[in-house]
Amino acid sequence: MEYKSESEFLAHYDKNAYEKLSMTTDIVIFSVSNKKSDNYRKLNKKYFSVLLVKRKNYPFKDMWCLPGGFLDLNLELEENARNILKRETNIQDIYIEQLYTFGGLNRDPRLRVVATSYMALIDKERLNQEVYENADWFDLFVNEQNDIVEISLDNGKEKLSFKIRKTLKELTTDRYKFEVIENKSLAFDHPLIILTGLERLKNKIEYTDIVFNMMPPLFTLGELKQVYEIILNKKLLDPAFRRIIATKVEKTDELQTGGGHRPSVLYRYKANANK
Amino acid sequence: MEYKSESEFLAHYDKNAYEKLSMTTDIVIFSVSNKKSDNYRKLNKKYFSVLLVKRKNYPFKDMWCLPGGFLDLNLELEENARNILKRETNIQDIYIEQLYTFGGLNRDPRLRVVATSYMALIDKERLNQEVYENADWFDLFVNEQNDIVEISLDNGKEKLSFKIRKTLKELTTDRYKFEVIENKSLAFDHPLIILTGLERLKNKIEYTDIVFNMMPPLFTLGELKQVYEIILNKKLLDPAFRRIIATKVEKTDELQTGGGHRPSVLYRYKANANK
DNA sequence: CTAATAGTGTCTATTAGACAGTATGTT
DNA sequence: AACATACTGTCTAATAGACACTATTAG
Repeated sequence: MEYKSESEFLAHYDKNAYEKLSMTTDIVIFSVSNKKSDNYRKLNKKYFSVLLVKRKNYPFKDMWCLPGGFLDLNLELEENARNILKRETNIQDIYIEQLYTFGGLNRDPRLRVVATSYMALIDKERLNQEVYENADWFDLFVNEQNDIVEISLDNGKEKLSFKIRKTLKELTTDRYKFEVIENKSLAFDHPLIILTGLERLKNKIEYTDIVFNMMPPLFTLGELKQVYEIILNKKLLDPAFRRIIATKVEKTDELQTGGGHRPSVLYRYKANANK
Repeated sequence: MEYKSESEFLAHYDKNAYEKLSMTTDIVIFSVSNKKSDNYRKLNKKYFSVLLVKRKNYPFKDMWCLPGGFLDLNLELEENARNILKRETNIQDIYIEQLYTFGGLNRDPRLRVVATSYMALIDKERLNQEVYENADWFDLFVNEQNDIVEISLDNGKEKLSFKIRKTLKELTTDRYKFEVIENKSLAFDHPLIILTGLERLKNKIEYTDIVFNMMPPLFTLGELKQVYEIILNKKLLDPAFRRIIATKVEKTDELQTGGGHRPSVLYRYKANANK
């Protein structure tokens, strides 16, 4: 059939001309948790923290997974992600960015589902509401040896873990290929999403200011350094660290005392410093 | 209804429980084109090159767009992208990586469509088959002033162009926000996909080896430098450039002569050099 | 006083930027 | 010879890594 105009074509368009499928959005939220130190002199130890949700229904009933859900066709992808986060965990108004779209044929045992994943960042101490009871924060530990990344999760009651092989590719396709080689803990392909988020964060901390989404309004440089070290998964030297973040923060008049050592100046984030 | 097991649940699952939608895949392919120089001494001038397809049907009938098409539900996303490329342009077996997933509510006038975009790279001189006649290579020029990026396309017969505002975001959402502010030439939101690809390539040239997907098997360092300059959109100095690529290439015994100047050593890509 | 962190100075190694100089084939 | 590019040497500036030193407080 020949149409004379775009509007005529649209009026006759059969919206079921092509096969349809379901889409979901899964969100990996990272934060930092404090563990009170037993020694009054020592800094509180900080841990990487990720929010998981316990599945109430099949498939993967009673397993932990990332907050996620089907795409509401009236919403933009990012809006949808924010909606799901609010609905499943009670968290809202936070930093969020798109990670990657996973479309493996059998990622969902029910039907073909394509999932667009998002990464969210938050300082969980700043949350003014409690997270719903089906959700829980897990401390996250990364152990990388050669090409195997082992990630362990611990919420104080349960321990989860999985292993992923991370292969560097030279010329073909994306830079790394991720392959889950062990996972009895997490539903779907969510281990991949967590690792994708960790890598993204590790890269972006170097050339953006997104870390400050994980910091309280006022913080010491010691605390900020701890967060850098968690994300980069390595120790930093003080002078180098201070040079790097010098343009991104500004001093306040306030000091943090009470630590059994020299008090620390409290800093705040200074936007737009880097040209 | 209560299920006793995952398999029982799956046997009864209603695959239409959630609203469904269509997905498409759009591919932006970059290459480099040579323009024979009029002066026998001078190097051939190189241009950034992108492959567009002329739409035969509504919507956007007779406009140029990126090769793209609906998702075949039996294919992985990347496979689907490769299939479409082959079908629409006759190009196959090339580097491809996922860019970003666009899900704006009105990006397609027909119906809600979510598009996962891919970037592909090729040395088009190496193609052994002709591109289909509805497809054509356009030279691409980028003109960036303050926060406005103007991109012009030229296939020798038609000139297209569009402008995008690129806003740096500090703490909220992704690093840059792209906003099309002028486009009479390209269908759908394809200007956004092209710019996303250009930015990705510009970033990745620094920490990966993907440029070599755009190079012939043997090349001179002068040619490689030209390609770097096109992608980075700035002039490079020779010693600095040679230091940067030193570990990625290796000399061959062959020379390129005939240029009215000192012959140039031909190099080839050396994989796995960077640790 | 002591343990622990806060914060600075400085030396060195590495990398990036700039420029000048030498080399060589084609017309 | 002269033009245009190929290629190298070297100086300088900027940045990153390392280490040592001083400062300060709760107990």
